[in-house]
Amino acid sequence: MCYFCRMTTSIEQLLDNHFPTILDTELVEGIKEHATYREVDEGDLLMDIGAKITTIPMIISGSVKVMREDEEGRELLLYYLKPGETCAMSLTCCMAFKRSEIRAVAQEKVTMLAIPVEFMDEWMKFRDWRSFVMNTYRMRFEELLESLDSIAFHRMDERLLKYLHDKSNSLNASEIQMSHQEIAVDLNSSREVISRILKQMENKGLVKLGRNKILLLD
DNA sequence: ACATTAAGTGATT
DNA sequence: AATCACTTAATGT
Repeated sequence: MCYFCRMTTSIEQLLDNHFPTILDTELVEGIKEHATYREVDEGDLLMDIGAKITTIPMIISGSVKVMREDEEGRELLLYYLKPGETCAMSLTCCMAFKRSEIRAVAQEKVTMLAIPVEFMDEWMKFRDWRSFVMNTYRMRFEELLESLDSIAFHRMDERLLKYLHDKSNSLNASEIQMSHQEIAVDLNSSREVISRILKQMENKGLVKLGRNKILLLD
């Protein structure tokens, strides 16, 4: 079987399986022609702050941690990218011809389609592409409003619970292998606060705690 | 058995 | 909620 045939059929299948809203045949043809399939390992840096954005990812499998950095160089977790998603921050940056404002690291093995940025503008003529892009914006914006509420009202317990759900969701596992310290860094909090809230959650029967692991109960 | 690291606790701001 | 100082528990060598 020829390499080319295998690739084109598989890209169609990948779109079908993970991006079911992208149906327009002309658009699918465009993706088949210009997207490249990429695989990266856990811990690999996909994008760094200040780097020039050349492609936009469409995640097929695995998950990607997307972070921002503040003036003092502290990292701030923005969100996780999961299969069927694309990166809202990359989209905004490439539309404005800005360099990347985010850092993206694979938190497990990731497969994806990389779309060259020059098609972002061009493909806006496709209804399916427009709604795909707008939907990723809308979802991130709603998320942003939610976390704004949590922070404004000092709801660390809410933030932590959401963090654990997001994490388990993005890894497809109910057991999270992290220390309280690592979680505290992601939430810009302190280890003691995380430990205390986790203990409360354990007493309420929401989680089961172990050294370096948290089992999320339903 | 000992050192290291994670987690728990109380007091203070 | 964050930070400090200190204790206790788990784990690696």
